[in-house]
Amino acid sequence: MSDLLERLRGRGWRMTAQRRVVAEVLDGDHVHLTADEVHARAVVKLPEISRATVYNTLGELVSLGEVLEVATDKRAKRYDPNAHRPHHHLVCARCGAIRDVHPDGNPLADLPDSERFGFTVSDVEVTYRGVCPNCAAA
Amino acid sequence: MSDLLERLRGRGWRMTAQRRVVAEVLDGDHVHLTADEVHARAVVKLPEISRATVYNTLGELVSLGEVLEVATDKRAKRYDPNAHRPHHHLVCARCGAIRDVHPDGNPLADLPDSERFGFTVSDVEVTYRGVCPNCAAA
DNA sequence: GCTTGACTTAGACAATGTCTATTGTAGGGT
DNA sequence: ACCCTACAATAGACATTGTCTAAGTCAAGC
Ligand SMILES: [Mn+2]
Ligand SMILES: [Mn+2]
Ligand SMILES: [Zn+2]
Ligand SMILES: [Zn+2]
Repeated sequence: MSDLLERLRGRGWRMTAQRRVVAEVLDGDHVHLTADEVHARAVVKLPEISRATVYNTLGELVSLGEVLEVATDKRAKRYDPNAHRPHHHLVCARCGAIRDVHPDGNPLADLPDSERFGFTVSDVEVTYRGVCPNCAAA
Repeated sequence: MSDLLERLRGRGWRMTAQRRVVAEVLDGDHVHLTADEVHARAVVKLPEISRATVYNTLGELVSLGEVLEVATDKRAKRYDPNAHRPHHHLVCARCGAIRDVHPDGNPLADLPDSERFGFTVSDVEVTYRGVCPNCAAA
């Protein structure tokens, strides 16, 4: 996601130290942080960054389609910078570990017209739950 | 779910007015309420019921497998009394309307071993998102 | 009808998310 | 290089969702 900042600048984004730091924290494709986890990591690089700015910036990145909100956690939303390659998630019910997964098939195609109730269906979110090898050993 | 109360009594549950009211609110298979929505409806029938009791009772029903927690809403958990027939959910991105759906195929079988990373996978939650006919018309 | 341990309650507390008034600044214009 | 100004960041209040505790209440067995 090194070119993210360039893309955003091209879209008219004003570039600030705070936005750069949030983008740096989200760098790497296998990260699924809550907003407050993003804030905690951002504060290390830029101590005066506020919670409100982190929430605002994440919301903007979601609107722009650069970051996805996922509901794997039943408490806080998680923010996923891997927005360009469709994938789903595998979550450990004990420790909360999250892995990206790429199942076979297309779940959208598995929903017949008779089960769509007139909705225009555009997206599907799949969350597999289980126990990770670490937690199984313990 | 008219026999739910009988099943619970058989499992040693002490029967109280509060628990009866929560069960009544959850009656009907196409309901997906948040805890505070359950509380709001329960208060109509039993004005002195407390939030804590509603949260406690819902948690117990989930532990007993009589009600499912679903994460279709990215804010509050929703409680689904349709725990006996496996199904998934179709959610309107505009108004939040939720429908039960029964897709073809088994998403668990679509996750190959190579994508399981040593997890013992036991469950899958699928949420389709789109726009309902009402919202599309408006 | 008692007794008793499970249940309920009010409200404090915690975690997550939103909003506003004020202050600061990125970036274009000169 | 310096100014402007619209946009962005900040602190902190507030809202929503969920958890916990201490004290009072009651369902169910005797
Ligand atoms: Mn992901
Ligand atoms: Mn359902
Ligand atoms: Zn684990
Ligand atoms: Zn709708």
